[in-house]
Amino acid sequence: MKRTTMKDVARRAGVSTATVSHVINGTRHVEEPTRQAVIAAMRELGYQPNSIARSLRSGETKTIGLMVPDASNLFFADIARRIENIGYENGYSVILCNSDNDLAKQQEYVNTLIAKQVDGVIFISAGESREDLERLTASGTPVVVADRDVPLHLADVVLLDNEAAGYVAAGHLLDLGHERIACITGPPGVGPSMQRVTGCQRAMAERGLRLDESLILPGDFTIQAGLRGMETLLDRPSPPTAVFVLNDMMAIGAISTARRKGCRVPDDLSVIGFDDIELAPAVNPALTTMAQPVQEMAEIATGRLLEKIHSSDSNWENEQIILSAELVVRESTAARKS
Amino acid sequence: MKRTTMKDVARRAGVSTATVSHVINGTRHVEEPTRQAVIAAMRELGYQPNSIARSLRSGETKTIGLMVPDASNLFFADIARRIENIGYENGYSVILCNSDNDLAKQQEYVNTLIAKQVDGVIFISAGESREDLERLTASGTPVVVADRDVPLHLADVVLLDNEAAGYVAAGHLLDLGHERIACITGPPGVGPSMQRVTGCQRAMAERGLRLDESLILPGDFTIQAGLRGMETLLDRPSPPTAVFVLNDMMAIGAISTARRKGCRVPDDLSVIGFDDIELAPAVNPALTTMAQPVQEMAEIATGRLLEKIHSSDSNWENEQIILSAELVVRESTAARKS
DNA sequence: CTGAAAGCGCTTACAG
DNA sequence: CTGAAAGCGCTTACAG
Repeated sequence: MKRTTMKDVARRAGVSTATVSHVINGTRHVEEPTRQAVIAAMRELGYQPNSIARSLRSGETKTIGLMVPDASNLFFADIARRIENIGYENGYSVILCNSDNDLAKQQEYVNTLIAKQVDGVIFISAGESREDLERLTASGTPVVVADRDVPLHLADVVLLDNEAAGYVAAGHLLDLGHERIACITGPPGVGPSMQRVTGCQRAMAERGLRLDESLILPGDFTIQAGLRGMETLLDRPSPPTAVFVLNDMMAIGAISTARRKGCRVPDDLSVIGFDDIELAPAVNPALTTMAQPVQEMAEIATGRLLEKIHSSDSNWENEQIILSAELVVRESTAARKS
Repeated sequence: MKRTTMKDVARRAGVSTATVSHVINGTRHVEEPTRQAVIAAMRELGYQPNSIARSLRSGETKTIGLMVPDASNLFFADIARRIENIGYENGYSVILCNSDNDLAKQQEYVNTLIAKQVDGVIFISAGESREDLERLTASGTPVVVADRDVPLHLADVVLLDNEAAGYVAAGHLLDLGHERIACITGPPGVGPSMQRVTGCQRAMAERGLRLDESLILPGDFTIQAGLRGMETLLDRPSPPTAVFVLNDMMAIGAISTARRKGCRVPDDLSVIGFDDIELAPAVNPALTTMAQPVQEMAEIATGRLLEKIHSSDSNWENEQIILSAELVVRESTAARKS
């Protein structure tokens, strides 16, 4: 079952492979009868072009790489889906690279992406390593960094203003009269997580309050971390009256253990999440959260990447694009009981 | 910034490209000093092999395609993540093809996968079309079909015994004393959805009950469908006392509108879901559901696929592997109030 | 133990 | 308007 090649088609149609190639790609005029003959030959032989060969010759693979830290995190799953969609509309396939928050895996994937000659990559970094991004850009691959900044001016960057978002989230809690506020954070060292906490601290400072260090619990953006974080918090001698959980999955986990321990949300404890995943409005209580503009982020990241891929070259100005999150008030936050 | 090629390395090390190739792949013995020279040259030049060229020559791309009907469905997102993982461990990248339940998109993706010469594909079909699977296998690509059967004996198939699972789910509801049971289903025509309903009908029939046709509401496995389905159900003159929702996302949606309409789950209404997504135990009430063996399904599907890829050839016996779901009782179901 | 050379299936200057 | 031929960067028989 040998695959039929362009040569077979050419022979069948009585033309050269050059002509076949040109009718496929529309790259030069071909007389109508000839064109028809070629098309007929392709159909008869069930010809499917081999894009590996094309890529080797043309230097483009019509494939982009997408590096995400954790594909089971709904936020990343969602962004992946949207990027896949936009890529598809523009004729690009995406290779899904889930680094699993593992720098070694990320590094191997970077090698794979370079070896596979992807036309570009959207890079959401697992850790603080700058090396992977450096290797990628050094190989000449266009990159746009998303969600988590990598402090190198080697690529376009699309980020959320996490500090401002943290400020707004905390402001909401403060407006409700809460003063003893806790945070369940993302993995240590991850920019967005730290910045959200910073924003929270600023909001508190403005009202003469301080974020108690002992109420900053390290998490990792998984449900389990939310479960455990809330467990720890409620075991404290003087638990908080509100908690800012840095993503929705952990928030749902946190609310679940609160309930298990007989602590009612929002009556006894307010919880605000982050991301506004699809399930946020459907859980009980419906989650108050900071909505990320996922679609916008996906569009901008993919759009910039495709532009960069197509921009013949080379004095491309890397830009930093900052998006805003929006407070969505639902049921999981309420005024502090006086 | 021209990429350095094997020729550059060969020149630098004073050997032939054949030798460079053999030290990279370990395909024949090379004297130690020569080997070291080659390795040094590669390092000095920052050489990264071009796997496009390798693929063209060797006929393998070390890439598999994964076709899923809806990447925003948590069940598929989860299975995708696990397949990516197993692929990675075995040296394969995965191209994520989200058909979005759109047969035209699925068809285009099949063409892309053939053109890109993927070594194999795991195929979860969007609709009832057999044509895509036929084209894929006709091109000589190893395929394993998962989750949704495609009635052709062209590929290994890994399925859940959905009929049995539906039977068990309904049995649980019946054991609790429910007799008026509703279903919120998946998209019309999707095998697993229909089979779960059939199982439910069998369980009811065994107890002399009948599944009221008007209580079978068509859904599509999205939260919104769950929201709407429950809305319709509760507006009925005589609503059911229990509902079998064919996936967890819809079940969460359904519970959400029940609550909004003042109907308490499980006191007034029992709800059982399907899948056992990660969030199922964390929502309120914690979801009773049928747990799918996702990891097992991913392992078997990927394992069979890799075997098939490596099996030199050609009298491969396609197998059908049937897995079982397991009832997980949590809080969303309870005995019917007498 | 190693090298020279063919060839994978395309695209694209170069001729005519 | 079309074809002959080079070449993309590898791997792998074939010689020696």
